[in-house]
Amino acid sequence: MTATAGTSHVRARRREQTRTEILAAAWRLAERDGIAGLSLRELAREVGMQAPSLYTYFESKAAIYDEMFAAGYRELDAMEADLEVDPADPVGTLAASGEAFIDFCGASLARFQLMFTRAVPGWEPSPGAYAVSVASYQRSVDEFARLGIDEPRHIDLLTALFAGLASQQLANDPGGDRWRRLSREAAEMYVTHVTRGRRQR
Amino acid sequence: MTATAGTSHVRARRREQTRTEILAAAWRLAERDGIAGLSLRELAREVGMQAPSLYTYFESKAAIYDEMFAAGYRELDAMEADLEVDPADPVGTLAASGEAFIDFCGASLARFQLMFTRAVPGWEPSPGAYAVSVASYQRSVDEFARLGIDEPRHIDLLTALFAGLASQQLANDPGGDRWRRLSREAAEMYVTHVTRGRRQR
DNA sequence: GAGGATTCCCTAACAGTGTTAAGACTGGCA
DNA sequence: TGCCAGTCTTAACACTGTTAGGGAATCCTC
Repeated sequence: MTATAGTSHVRARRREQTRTEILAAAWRLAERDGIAGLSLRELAREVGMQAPSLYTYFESKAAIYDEMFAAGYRELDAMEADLEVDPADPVGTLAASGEAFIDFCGASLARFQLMFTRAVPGWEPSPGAYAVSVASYQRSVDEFARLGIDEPRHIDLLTALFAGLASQQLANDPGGDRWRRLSREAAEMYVTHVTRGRRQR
Repeated sequence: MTATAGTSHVRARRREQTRTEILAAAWRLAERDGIAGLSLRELAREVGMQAPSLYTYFESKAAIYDEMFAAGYRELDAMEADLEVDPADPVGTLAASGEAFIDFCGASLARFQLMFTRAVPGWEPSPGAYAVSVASYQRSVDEFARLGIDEPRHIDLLTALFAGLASQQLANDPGGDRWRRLSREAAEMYVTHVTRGRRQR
């Protein structure tokens, strides 16, 4: 029981498969009804079972949200890993990052709500899921450092700027680009500010 | 029935009084449990009645949220009316506005959630309540114009900046000032940007 | 003051929610 | 082959917003 490397590979595989199937259905429903509108009975129906059966795969509804939350940050991380960072062109790099971030948010309202807004009453990420988001944040900080942005208050200012653009875009012009198109201008403004009074090498 | 100016002033007064009492209790509970955690049965208990009785005063739970939403924007408007706008000192004016806005948000998490985040699943402000928020926004735009900020995209950039600071502050450092203290710096950055290349009179 | 209408508030109930308990069935393993 | 862990079920609990219907108090009109 404690010694074997894992109980029954066949069983474990099947189990994992069902878990991912449930999560896929959860994303689909969350996209349709909003992240907080997710219903376990409907989710169960979607995968052909009764609501209590979901509890063999997830400890609770919160655990499902946890898994989705962590997956969201893994996707964000993967997206950012594809971005090119050019230390010689901080404005262009930040502008592209901003647009990519806003696109990422706009691609899935449910994911945005789960990751960045407190749209699920009574739920907050577990320590494990939260750690994934912290790691993703740390990765961003490291990339900002490559652009010469390393002062904590400058990083906070940048996250506020991008968070503001994204949240305004999602809340007030979903699907449009009223704030997205300000990314470049915002990047210029920001870079001019943080490099102010700094001697070029 | 149709002709009289209003059925019984006494009745109307009492009714209005009970309504405000219910709303006060609603704010209290929303502050404690989060805006989405508001329960009608608990709200009714708080004012000494049964849940269905609330429906004599409000058409639905959504109507209660509507009333609270509009009240929030009226308070925001009143707060902004007290701010001094100095066209000669746009940085100082904007920095003070930003701090005041963040303080306003921080003073009531429930109010912040209701006004600026989609924290209540399935609810959105009615046209009437929404109109109050638009009027408040318009007032801000008018005051920005007095500072020489009139280009729509500059206004959008400013709202994003302040919204970002406030949301980061509330989400990641509630009760602290990690982002609040960046208000002045953000204002300088912003004003420098929008007045860039502009001849002083 | 009496009659009538309106307002207020109640209980009972409905359909929905997440979750737990208890039991039946079954497929993989010794 | 026998067993048992794993899977899935139904029934139920406490909660949610909301509606229906009825009783009682209150105010307005005559």
